[in-house]
Amino acid sequence: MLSMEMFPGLALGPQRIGDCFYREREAPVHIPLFPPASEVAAKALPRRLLAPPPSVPVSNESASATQKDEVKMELENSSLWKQFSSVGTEMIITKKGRRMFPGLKLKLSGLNPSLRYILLLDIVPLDNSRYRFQGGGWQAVGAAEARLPDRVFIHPDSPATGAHWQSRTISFHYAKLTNNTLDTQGHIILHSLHRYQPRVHVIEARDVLRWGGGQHSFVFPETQFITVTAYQNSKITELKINSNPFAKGFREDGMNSKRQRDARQKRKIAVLTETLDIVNCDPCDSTELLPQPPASGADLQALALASLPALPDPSCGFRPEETSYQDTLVPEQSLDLSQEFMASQMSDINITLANGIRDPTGSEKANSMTERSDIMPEPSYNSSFPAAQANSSSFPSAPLPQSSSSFSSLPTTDSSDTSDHQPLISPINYPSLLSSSSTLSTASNTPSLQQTSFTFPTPPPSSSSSPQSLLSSSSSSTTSNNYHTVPETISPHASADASFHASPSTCQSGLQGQVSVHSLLTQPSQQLQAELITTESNSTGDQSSGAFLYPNIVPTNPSPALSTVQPLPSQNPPPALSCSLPMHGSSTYFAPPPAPPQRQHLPFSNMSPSPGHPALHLPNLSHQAQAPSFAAAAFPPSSFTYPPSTLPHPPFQPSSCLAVASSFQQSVTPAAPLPPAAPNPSTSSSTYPAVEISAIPPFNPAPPYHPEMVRHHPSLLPQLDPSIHSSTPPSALYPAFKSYPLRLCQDPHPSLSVPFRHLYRQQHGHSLSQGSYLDMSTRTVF
DNA sequence: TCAGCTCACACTTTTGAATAGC
DNA sequence: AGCTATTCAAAAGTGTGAGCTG
Repeated sequence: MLSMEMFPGLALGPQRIGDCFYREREAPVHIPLFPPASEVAAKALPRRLLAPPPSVPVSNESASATQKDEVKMELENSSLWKQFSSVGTEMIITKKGRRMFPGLKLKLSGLNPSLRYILLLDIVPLDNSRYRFQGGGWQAVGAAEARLPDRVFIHPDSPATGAHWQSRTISFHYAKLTNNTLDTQGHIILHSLHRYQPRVHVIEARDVLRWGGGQHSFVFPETQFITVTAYQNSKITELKINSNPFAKGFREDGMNSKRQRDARQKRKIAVLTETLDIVNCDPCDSTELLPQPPASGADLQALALASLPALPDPSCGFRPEETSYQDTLVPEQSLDLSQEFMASQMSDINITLANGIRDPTGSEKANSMTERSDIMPEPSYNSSFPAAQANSSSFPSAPLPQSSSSFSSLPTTDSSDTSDHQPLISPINYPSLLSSSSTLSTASNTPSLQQTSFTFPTPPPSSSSSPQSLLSSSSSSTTSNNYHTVPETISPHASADASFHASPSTCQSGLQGQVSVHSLLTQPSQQLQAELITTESNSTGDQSSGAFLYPNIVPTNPSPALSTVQPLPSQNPPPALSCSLPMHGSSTYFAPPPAPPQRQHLPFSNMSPSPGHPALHLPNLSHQAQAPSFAAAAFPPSSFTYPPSTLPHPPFQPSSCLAVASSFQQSVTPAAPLPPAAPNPSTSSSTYPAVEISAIPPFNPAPPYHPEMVRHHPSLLPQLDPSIHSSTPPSALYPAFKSYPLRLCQDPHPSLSVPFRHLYRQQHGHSLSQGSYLDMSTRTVF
């Protein structure tokens, strides 16, 4: 949940609305970021930001509002999530970043096909507790650690048209979790042994400049998890191995199964033993003990070679690799000479002899497992969260509506108290996750968003199954040209660098280090816009699981960041560190994460190094000239610090989750009437229009989990993370980080000229592949 | 002493380039 | 010459277990 102060840009006045609106034919206008007066103007931002976004009644408001209200999101792999949730989902976090598994696979509907949207993922703490796996279950053992700056993962395809988002499954599997508080790769930073709840936010690109309307947040209770550095619950491990294709090797029939590993270990020991014997004795003597297995497996050779400094002369007949097959050779092995062990040995040998040819049976099983990875058998899953709670093995689940797999809207109300709670036992209320634009003023209430960075994961080539890159999304033929990285846009932050780095191919200018966030907000270039809008035909249409829609949830973190970036009308070159989010459609300054070369035709235009000004820049090229005053207000001084938005985490209370339809504020879009919302493709009962309100059944462990439709009522919105709230958070909870509005990831070496920063980053291992991100926190990420 | 974290390891899938064939 | 399919190697994603740290 982002506080308003963090997203100054979002609070843009109505006058700006028109500018933000997408205009196909409008010529691109590049306005330098960070006009001289930007700092002065920025000083004025905080107040504006704090103020609720102006509700702008617009002529077409009703129409668009209706459209937005119908935005629906489904969690396609909810069955898999529920399986994990029933046990107590654990997510590994590592220093280098670990993907989430299961991943969030979503299906969106109800979007306006011609409008551009940004999809964000953030992960917020569910409570203020730290957990420990004891007695087969998760128990709160203490207070949570100081809250980390929130980072938001921006879907690589963002911004993309509604048609694009609705035509395929949206996957956030590129998002990575890390426990490295100094992470520079843009990964989402989490604390180990804490409970978190992922949230997905859908934001109209134009709304970035005018935050407060058209945002929808979705929370799927079954996706909550506890972060760990090593799996605690063996059931989770088993589920992961059976579900994740990458862990196939650890399955029973896999080459990395415990059986196989034991076998390898034994072989290794045998080899070492033999080696020692050889070294200490006559090598040829050892051959007497060794049977002569016909062929040596490559793996055995590798083992032998690795373990042995020098192999004995083959002439003597000694074959280290062969020794592995002789269990009897090693005294310890005798203990493991069970049939199982022998079987494993034999399988290992067979595999080796086959030269990599897999057992057909095994392959089929593996394949089947792989295929099942995304679709876990529903039958197995019974009790969703309630069961989990009841189940000692699972961590206390936040109050999940049994029937519904959906989200809760963000709470606009302040949670008064951060009282300690025992998450394990106490039922949790799901605060309303969404806040309408009107609620933005109270954004401070949403602690989770206070400090948010935007992460641009490495965009994989989009595919039907996976989100496609923006470029590709717009149209197959014109994908490459649709978006341009703006030279001015630079991610100040080193981490941002990685994320926003345009890969060499993408950034012809060579300003890889510079990230353009504005692309998210930008509209396609005039030339390409038509194409972008028109194409998006592919629809993958599986809608497997019912998702709970919490429309109008205001992504707290994301919005601020976006808002913070605002175009400045000045001609001066933008500071090297700032990220601009050009609003102009002509050239989207979207810096896609590393994309296939063919797609990466994103020239940085007008790159000019300038004193880094750590701020996001979302220049609306067309708009900047029009609303200079606006821009001025948009750029707060980099030094500007927002009051800590972190709030004490109120204890979760058992409650029914109620979804509140946030008041949708339609931004004024005089320039172009919005096309009617595309018919909602999804007919699944699980999806629900945002507007309607329904009470979420209280969390009840007993009944089986059934996704149900949840509707939002503002008054009923539970706060997902009550602990994070408006009032001043306990200093102990979040002392460390202040929220800075526009600051992006701190560039490690701001002194370096923009063109050379990428070199520095590369030298320091900031891989572009990891994607770029924006760090809204004040901290230096590097 | 121990819980938690880091790292290397082996295995797997994914991805992109190179090559062959049409 | 252009397109598609196949092959190969490299990169990246997994859980495991040993070792380290506080």
